[in-house]
Amino acid sequence: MPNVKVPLPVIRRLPRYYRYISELKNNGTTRISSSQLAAIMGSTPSQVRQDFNCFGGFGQQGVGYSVQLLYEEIQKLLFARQDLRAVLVGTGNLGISMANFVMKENTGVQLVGLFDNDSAVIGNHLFNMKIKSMEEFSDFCRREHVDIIIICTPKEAAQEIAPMILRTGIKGIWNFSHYDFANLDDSLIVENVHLRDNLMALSYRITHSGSGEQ
Amino acid sequence: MPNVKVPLPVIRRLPRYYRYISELKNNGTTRISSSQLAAIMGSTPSQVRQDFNCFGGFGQQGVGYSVQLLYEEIQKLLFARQDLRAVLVGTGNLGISMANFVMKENTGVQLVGLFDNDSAVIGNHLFNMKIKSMEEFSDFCRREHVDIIIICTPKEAAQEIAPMILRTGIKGIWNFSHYDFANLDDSLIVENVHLRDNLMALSYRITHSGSGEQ
DNA sequence: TAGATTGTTAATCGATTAACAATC
DNA sequence: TAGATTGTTAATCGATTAACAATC
Repeated sequence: MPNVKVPLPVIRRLPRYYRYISELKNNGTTRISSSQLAAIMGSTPSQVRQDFNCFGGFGQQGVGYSVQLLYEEIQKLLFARQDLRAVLVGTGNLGISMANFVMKENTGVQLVGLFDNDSAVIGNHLFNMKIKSMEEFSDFCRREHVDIIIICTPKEAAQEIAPMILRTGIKGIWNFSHYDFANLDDSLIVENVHLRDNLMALSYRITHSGSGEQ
Repeated sequence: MPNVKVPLPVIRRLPRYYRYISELKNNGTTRISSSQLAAIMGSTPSQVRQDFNCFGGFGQQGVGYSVQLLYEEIQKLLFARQDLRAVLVGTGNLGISMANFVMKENTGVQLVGLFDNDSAVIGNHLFNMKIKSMEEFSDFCRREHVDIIIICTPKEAAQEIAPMILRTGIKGIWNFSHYDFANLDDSLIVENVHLRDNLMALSYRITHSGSGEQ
């Protein structure tokens, strides 16, 4: 198993490196130093070098980093599999928006199924997919080799879905609900996006400004 | 200025405490210990006590915490101002979804204006608000005492908006774009939600599982 | 060779966890 | 009083930053 001990903060920075390095490549920049990259990233040269050295180090002493090589290596890391398959549960306002997002953005994730528990929308078509009922969920995910589930339901629905997930081959959860999947299973990888919490933290920081930093 | 040095991780946990404590209150639970709360939060009793002591400590030695008191105190912290005013820029798919989100969720933030730079949608009505052009932006924000701007535009549009923000009284940015507002002004508080980066980090962790923890 | 810049080890910093005296 | 549990100080842990030898 490669890179067994890459710290989570480094993983979270990888997509940002990728974005900026893609821009540099499109600019025609061919070479960049850790200091220059740090200035773009808003970090330090040390952090840039430490981060890249988690993957073996892509640079050349005395010279810097080749933009092309950096681009290729980070792309290899982030798009190791081009064919990750995802289903989305909860086709409300947020769900439709996230489905649209995943289809449009180049993230290496392919949306292959939509589910809902509301009989009023089951059977409707969205993005050329028929919205399925939760009764078909487990079978579908096994049959279609689904890797990721995107949860866009209220907390209660998420809680009902949780045990079903364990009966599929699903490996990761992109969770927009307030249900806490953390304790479900150690092998499951959960990425939470808690929009409400996020906005409330912003509110707190505004009303109590002087405390904390970004 | 109160609580001048509350660490950012503590601030980010406050909304979660608030959620769980609200549930406990609705359950009829009147008293809870740091160990019990830690079990719910997925943290440690030490962390719970350290966190609350950033705000003076809400407990009673030998007894624990009063759920009612905790609820009131954290509510006071998070909803210090019930009347934070926000505008949203970029009424595409994501923008409409986030506008809807802010209107429906009880976050203490009120949506008072919608903006776009696309003449095809300017003038349209959404949630009983007329979508305004960016020409009206600065004046509107000053006149209406806007505190928060929600950025749901592509990177290029966000870049154009950035200098305009400085000419208003806006204090915080809820940023869904890939433009980096961090270096704009030290007094501005920025909360980034980078959905694409987030999903890519999840992909990375799935394909390289064995590395990192939630 | 001299200058530049990496890779890597060491130092610092901050957050989390543990320990324990205070006290209900 | 004895038991429980906090508030708070100390220890640990991990991430960031600094330093410097290696090397292009």
